[in-house]
Amino acid sequence: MASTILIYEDNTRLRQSLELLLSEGSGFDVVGAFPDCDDAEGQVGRLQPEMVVMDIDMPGIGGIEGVRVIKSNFPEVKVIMHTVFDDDNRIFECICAGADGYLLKNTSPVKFIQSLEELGEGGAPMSPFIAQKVFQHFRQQNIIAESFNLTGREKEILEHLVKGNSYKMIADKCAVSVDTVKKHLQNIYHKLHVSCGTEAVAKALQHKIIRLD
Amino acid sequence: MASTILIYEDNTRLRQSLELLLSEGSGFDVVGAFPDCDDAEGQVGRLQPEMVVMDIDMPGIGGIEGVRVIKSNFPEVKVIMHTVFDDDNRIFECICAGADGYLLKNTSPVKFIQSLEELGEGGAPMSPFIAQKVFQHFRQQNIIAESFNLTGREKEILEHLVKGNSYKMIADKCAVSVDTVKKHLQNIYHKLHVSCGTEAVAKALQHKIIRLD
DNA sequence: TGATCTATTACCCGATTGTGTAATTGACAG
DNA sequence: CTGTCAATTACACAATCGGGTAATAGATCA
Repeated sequence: MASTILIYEDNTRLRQSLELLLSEGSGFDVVGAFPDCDDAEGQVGRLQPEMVVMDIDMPGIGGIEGVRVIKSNFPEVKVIMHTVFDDDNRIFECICAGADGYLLKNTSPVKFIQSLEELGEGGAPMSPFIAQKVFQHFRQQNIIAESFNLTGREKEILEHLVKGNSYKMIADKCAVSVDTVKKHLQNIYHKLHVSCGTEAVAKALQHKIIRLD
Repeated sequence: MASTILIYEDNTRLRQSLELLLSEGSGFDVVGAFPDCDDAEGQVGRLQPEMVVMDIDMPGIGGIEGVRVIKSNFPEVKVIMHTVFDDDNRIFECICAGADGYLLKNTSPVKFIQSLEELGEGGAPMSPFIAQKVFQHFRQQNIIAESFNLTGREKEILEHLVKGNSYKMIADKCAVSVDTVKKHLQNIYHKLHVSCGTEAVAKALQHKIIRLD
């Protein structure tokens, strides 16, 4: 039986092309196609599609908000992004908004159909380029600290700082004088090329010099 | 021209099946197939494959270490995992170790070939189930946030703080007085249940209230 | 319309932070 | 054995931070 599909795409010709592609015995049934998703909640509720194809750049609330709306009201509906945007921010925002897949608009009709089938089977189809970005992002989250040549003691003190301790508290925990802590932190700031504690904390966490669990 | 492939798979029958699948006019050329990857560095160096198919559960150093070794010595060689394991830890460890793709062993021969082609084109092919896990993980990494009820202005000011600005600098950037900034931060500290700027920065980054690129 | 929330400014005051300079000790390398 | 480096302490001084208190204005909500 054919899977029901709802399309959001503001470009009229492309929208019609998609409708055509998903008509004739493709195994899909387009139950609606709109140029914007300002009433996504109503439309999805009324038309009960199993999947939604969602453009990003549309007049009105735009596709990312669209996904969010649909997913928060109908979590079981599969939403796949279909867009020209391939920048990291947009990709990750969509995924976090609840998108189940991400296809670039240069995807061939054959691949497009395959992807929708995969979507129906519970997969998370994405264009090769997107998949690569996702993997990259994963790795970046876990690179080993770029060594700023901090000494053991310096790392120890920085860690206390990151955990919210004042100079005095650090001094106590390390059993040294406040002046020593002050000196160490001064050296640390130089090594990290920062000028204050907050910046140092940000850099330490960003570069995973210190990790919080 | 055929892409050169190296296979690591300890199950003899499966290894031979893969060799067979990738032989006859498939567009691939198997330049080696071994039951373990203890000498991956030497073998990859000698055989110069473009891609490596890597099992995980093998005698000796195992596939995950294998990927790490190959990727750190030959970053340009594409490595795709081929395994029965579908647990989160194993998946993410492989990705972080540098794997370029991840296929489960229930993948059909057709999909397997397609995936290797996609791998050659710079993609990151993965089984639907894996893709879904990856997306899920992404979302989990990025939920938490909201619960602190920071107002828009507060988030804005917190962001400046995280980026290393002093009260005075923030005041300038936001075009308000230092006292206003001070007041906002005071409120922010209360909402985040922290007592100083460094702690607030740590919490903001930890809970992804603010994200640094 | 009155209550609440957000954003804003102001002032006081003590505590903390950050810089500079200087000196001592022990460890380790050349 | 001499120089370098990590770790340590000390002191002085300026700047910044953080708390408390209070007040105004606009927006939103009930």
